[in-house]
Amino acid sequence: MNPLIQQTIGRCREAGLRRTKALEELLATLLESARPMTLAELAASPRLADQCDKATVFRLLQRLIGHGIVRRLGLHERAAYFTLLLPGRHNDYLICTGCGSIEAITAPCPVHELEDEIRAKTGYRNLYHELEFFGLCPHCE
Amino acid sequence: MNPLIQQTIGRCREAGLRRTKALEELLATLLESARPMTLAELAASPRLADQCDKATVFRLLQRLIGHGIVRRLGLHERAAYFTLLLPGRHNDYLICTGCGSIEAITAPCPVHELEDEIRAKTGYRNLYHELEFFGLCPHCE
DNA sequence: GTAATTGCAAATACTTTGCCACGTA
DNA sequence: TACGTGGCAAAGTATTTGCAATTAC
Repeated sequence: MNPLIQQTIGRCREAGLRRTKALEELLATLLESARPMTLAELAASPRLADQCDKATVFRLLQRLIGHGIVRRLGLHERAAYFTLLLPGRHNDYLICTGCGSIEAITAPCPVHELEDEIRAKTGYRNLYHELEFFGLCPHCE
Repeated sequence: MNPLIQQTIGRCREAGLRRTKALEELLATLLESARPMTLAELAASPRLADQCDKATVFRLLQRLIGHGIVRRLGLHERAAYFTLLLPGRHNDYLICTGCGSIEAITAPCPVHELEDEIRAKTGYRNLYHELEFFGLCPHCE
């Protein structure tokens, strides 16, 4: 078995989680996937379908997030966020993981060179990016 | 009235949208907010509450997104994405706006200096970031 | 006058929880 | 044995659509 899985299971054990079939398969699935996955994708993946319920995967993910082993991507837990695109304006954001406050970062964005590089190397068109910083604000601490 | 609103309404008119009260108030709300907002926040905001239905705001946002005047933040339209956090590993992603494919970017991430700067200036703790590039992949074009 | 837009209500989609059975330590 | 974990089903929350009435052009 992949040593990274062993190692990750070890981290889970240290966190107090029990070593179950569902846990092992979930970790293996996430590890084998080179990219973030949705709950539906995970529950439907070969290793987990017929193996365990979607609710189980959901609760496993919750526990793993709580122990810093998995991360949920994106701004907010549920709702979608919309922002106005103004010509010549670009905003990155700083989000508090405690209270959820969002503020725009005015500092120059250091990503444009990498963006040019990606455009050239991959052939993607209409490239743009999103950059968000997350952390606990002084007020929440 | 804020000239930026006038200008943005102009962009909407050029896109073929009708100048309605709801459109004006939505644009003003987004413009006055320094940060991205959810559908619920928008519909409940002073300018829009009692002014128009949530479905109206939703469809306005759709049209504005279609014309590149508004952007919806995040990876996918609906579901949440989860990823394994491996010690010492950091991944940014390249997402196709056409087919939705997601691939990890291995190039060194140029954001860490800015992250240090933010940590120092704002006092946020446990800082981390997410960086995603979006574009149309060669296959979808 | 005509076609885009809106409100209301219903339908979907995704997430989250309750409760009891089960399995790990 | 005891408590974390799992399955099933129901509830909760956010998004999306149908349709008739309204409004901008």
